[in-house]
Amino acid sequence: MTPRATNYPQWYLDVIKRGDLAENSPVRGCMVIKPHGYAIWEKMQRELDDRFKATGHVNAYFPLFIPLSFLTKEEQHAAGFAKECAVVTHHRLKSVNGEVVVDPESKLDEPLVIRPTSETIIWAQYKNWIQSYRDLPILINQWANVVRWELRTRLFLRTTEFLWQEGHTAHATEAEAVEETARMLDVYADFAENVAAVPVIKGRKTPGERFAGALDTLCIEGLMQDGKALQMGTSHYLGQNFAKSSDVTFLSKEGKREYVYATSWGVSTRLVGALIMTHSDDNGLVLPPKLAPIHVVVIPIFKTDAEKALVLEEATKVAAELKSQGLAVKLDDRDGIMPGAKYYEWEAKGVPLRIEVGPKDLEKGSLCLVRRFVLEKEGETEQELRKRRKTFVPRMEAIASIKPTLDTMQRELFERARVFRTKRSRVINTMEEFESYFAKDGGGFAWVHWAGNHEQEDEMAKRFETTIRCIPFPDQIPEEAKGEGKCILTGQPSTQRVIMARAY
RNA sequence: CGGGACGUAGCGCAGUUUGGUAGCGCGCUUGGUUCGGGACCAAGAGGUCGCGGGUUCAAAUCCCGCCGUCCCGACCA
Repeated sequence: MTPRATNYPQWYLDVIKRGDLAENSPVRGCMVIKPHGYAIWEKMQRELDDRFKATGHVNAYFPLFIPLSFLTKEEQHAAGFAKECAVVTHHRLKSVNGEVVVDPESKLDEPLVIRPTSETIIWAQYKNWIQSYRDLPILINQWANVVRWELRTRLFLRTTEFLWQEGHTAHATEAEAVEETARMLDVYADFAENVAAVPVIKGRKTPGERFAGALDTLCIEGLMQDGKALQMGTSHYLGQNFAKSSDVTFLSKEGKREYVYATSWGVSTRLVGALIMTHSDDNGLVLPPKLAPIHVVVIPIFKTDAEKALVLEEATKVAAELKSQGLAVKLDDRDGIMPGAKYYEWEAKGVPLRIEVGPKDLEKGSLCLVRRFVLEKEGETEQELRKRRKTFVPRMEAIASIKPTLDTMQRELFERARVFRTKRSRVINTMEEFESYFAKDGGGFAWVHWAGNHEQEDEMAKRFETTIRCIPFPDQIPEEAKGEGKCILTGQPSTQRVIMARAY
């Protein structure tokens, strides 16, 4: 596996390959999510879905195809996606000289756009569902695939087709919709930090980075190990834009006809990429226990047939006892594979804990516990680190320690990522410092004062490949970055700092 | 769509300059010996050399055309 320090993008691809998460498909830009990768997504879905339900949402499903005319209704929205839409124009194939071709006779009267997001088709239905304030709010989420015809793709981070969830809500008042937008951002932040163990900054996008058709876009931003930012979730306050373009009105308590207020919010399989780039190391995938499809792998070790029988019996018992604690356990009893090979394989797949059961453990009534990672110490060698991951523990104690150990690992991953982010964040006041931060020091989150406009944002992007990731919420700003100042580019007075970074 | 590279076994590649009957590593199958950090030995299976045409006694190799993929520039969850 390519080390991170040698070639970060290649390392990322190696982690995915060795972790058996996904691979490229015959269709350019699309990916096949393999069982282990999909299992991680399923864990994410479960965690998120529970949170959506807990905040009063229900799931529904809207179609993949959107009539072309729907997309032209909301002008800004349409313009935002126009350049990346796949369009279905025919509905039949035929065989010509043994070759299958599109039947030109089957041309559709109206082309169908494959959803890049579902606002338009959902609001066309909401129009029929909403007449009175009594019909509000509508709090619907859908789990779906969407297609955005990207030119440059990367597994999980940006693929032509991706899986996501999109929430679409309708409210009687602006205040309620604004509140919903913030609530769902909090749900995402809670998931990111407490489940995925990825620390995030909550903030607001600048008008230039805003979702097409939104009045306000909120986001959570994470910092990856290469110093690049990753947008991990967005929540949009759509105002009455979609209600107006789809003509969705309701009669208020006072008998007044009013346009509905809307929100939409989403996270995607990109989160798997965030997970990889936040926690993984040069041995492969590292997973927070809460998202690990397998918590513990049990590996039997033996020489003779007699030993094999005894060791397997014990290994099976250990696995069963852990399963009864509600843990996901894999007993790797494959023949003909060296134990060492199994270690590498399960480490590359990110399994948090390994239990080795051998003849010596039977003798001593112990188990060998190996953690996928331990927090690094200053100046430690690879050998020392590996040794520290491994402990021999009396059997009963070992079984009882698994759950607490997983909890510890979950906390440590978050803490490690937070320390990394702090180290790679800097409060910056001058262009000189800004330039050297990104040119020499690898970059990260740059906290800078900003009072520029859209064009000036582009100028920064051209010069440094950096963008404003977000305008952080006041409670997200560290002490040293608080206060007023002057815009780093224009020198104009500025009331607060923004986060600039290179981004995925 | 412009600039660059490549297409040979499931994967990674050599062979192409100088035409001569298809090769290596990994993986896979079988048997044996192994097994506390990536095993070894032996025997096997596996190919329209991207596609089409041409030159030639003979083409993976030379010529022409096409197709496809990857990397770099204009988009973005």
